[in-house]
Amino acid sequence: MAQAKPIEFSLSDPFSLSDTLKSGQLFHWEALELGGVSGHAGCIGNASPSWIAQPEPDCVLVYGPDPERVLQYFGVDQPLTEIHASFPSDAVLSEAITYCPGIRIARQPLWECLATFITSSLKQVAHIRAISMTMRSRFGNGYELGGETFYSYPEPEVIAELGEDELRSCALGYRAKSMSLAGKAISEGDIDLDRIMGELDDSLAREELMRLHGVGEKIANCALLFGCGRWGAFPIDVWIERILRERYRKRLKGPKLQNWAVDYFGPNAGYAQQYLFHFARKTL
DNA sequence: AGTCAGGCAACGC
DNA sequence: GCGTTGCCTGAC
Repeated sequence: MAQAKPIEFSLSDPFSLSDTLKSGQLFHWEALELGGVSGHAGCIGNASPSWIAQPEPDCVLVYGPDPERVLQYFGVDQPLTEIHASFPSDAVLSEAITYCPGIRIARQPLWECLATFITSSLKQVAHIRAISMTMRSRFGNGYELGGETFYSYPEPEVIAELGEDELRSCALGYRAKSMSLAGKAISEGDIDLDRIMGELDDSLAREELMRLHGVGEKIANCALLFGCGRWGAFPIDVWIERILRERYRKRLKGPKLQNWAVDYFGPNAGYAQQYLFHFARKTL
């Protein structure tokens, strides 16, 4: 392989690679030093590995088969000022943004995003990560970079061919059934991810995703937000529920809380959710 | 040893 | 519709 030559980009808006990596949306990026610079490497879809580093707050270094895609993946190109301007003015959200102003919503390939969140139910971040790495190294494609091997997420066709037992052996537990059915439904064309991505509005796309076994409102919203760039999608997990209860004094539950949040936080509710989520996890 | 964790489906009402 | 319960697994 030719010597890796990272490309440098300078930034104007706040961006934090480390906060974005730690914000519960990405689970497979690994620390890797390249050309003497500490960064993180991982596969985006089936392509050979990408690498990104942020040696200074206003500068990122990127290496990979498609450097522009890496910037897009990490949301470096997003119009942050505009997004923030769409938020309601409130003290809690302001505090959360001040706490972690550089978090971005990634643009992951939909399938690996959806599959990863199917494995996430009743799991902590460390374990979601462990499952993702096991799935990748056992069933994905391996590529060398900087002396290490990095793996793509296995395609639906590959998952569909695996037995449920084989999936269980990746510590998926009862989620193995959901994973297997999702692989089958998508590879057989019963669920069309391209259509969900490009043709259906948020509400129809959510319904379509929820036809999958093991995909409820929360996981569907994660797939929409992190895999389809639908920033209006507002996943409610225990942390968001906690901060809405404790800091916003909302005692609503389920669909009522969901409706309140989408209505209150507006067209980029999901983006606001990401700040609140990180803030809640670190401070509550 | 028991509890708990970043949900969901199936069932009862 | 709303509330309850079982579910794999690993960390504490």
